Amino acid sequence: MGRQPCCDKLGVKKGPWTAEEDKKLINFILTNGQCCWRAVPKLAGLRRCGKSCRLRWTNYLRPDLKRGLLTGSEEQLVIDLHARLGNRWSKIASRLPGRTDNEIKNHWNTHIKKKLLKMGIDPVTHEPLANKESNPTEPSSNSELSRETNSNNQEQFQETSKVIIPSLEKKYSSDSSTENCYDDQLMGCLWGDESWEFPASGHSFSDISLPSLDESCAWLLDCQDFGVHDFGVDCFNDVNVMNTLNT
DNA sequence: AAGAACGACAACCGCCTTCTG
DNA sequence: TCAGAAGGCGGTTGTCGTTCT
Repeated sequence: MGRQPCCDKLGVKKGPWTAEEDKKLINFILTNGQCCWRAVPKLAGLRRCGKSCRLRWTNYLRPDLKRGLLTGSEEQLVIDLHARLGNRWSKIASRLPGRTDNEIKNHWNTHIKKKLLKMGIDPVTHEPLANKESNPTEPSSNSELSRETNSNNQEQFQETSKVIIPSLEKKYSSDSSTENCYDDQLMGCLWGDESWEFPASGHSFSDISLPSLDESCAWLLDCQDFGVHDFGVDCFNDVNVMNTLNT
């Protein structure tokens, strides 16, 4: 025999969450923690499906979420991870502390996709588009100029991408002599430091050889289970969170 | 000023995997 | 071992705010 259904579909409210509902859910989870989502609506006094509660919590109410648009470095990280992982938004999100898969997916569809198309890059394959398709929004009255522009943009994109990924790759490298140094640097990168150099070690990204795409994918796919806890931002039990939420 | 079109994002849907009895 | 529910994930839709005509 299996489990009980997650919710009897009848009498379950749908649509946008109200402030009152949010408050109930926050209070319940901060008091009781994330346990069985099926039981949450009943215990919290909500007429919602457990699944809906989980989504609302993970995508919007979690206290460790960052709000607002993705930063430039976050955006570049998303682009690079997408090039390697494809539409595996949860895996991509696990590498951006405080960001959700839904948020990244939305940002990709509304912002990054268009940006890449403008740069002449296919957002699906991350390969340069054919010249004809490279800039569909603009008539190609000057094909020579547009080709040059696309080429420059692609180079710029590729260069930026190179800057971001090695720091992550080094984190999981087996070379223990440099591991700690890169760990610290990674955290700096992820938390929005402008500098991408390694002052402590004297290394810079240009010193680091890029592994092949296959090698990179291997470690990315092997390390699939990172969450906010792995980035040291697990503030779920922090008393201050309550204060923040109450303001 | 009003309606249409568009953009952004929250939320839902349905499928797949994992887990439980 | 297996049936079926829970949880997780990615794709899609709905809603609301903004801009354009």
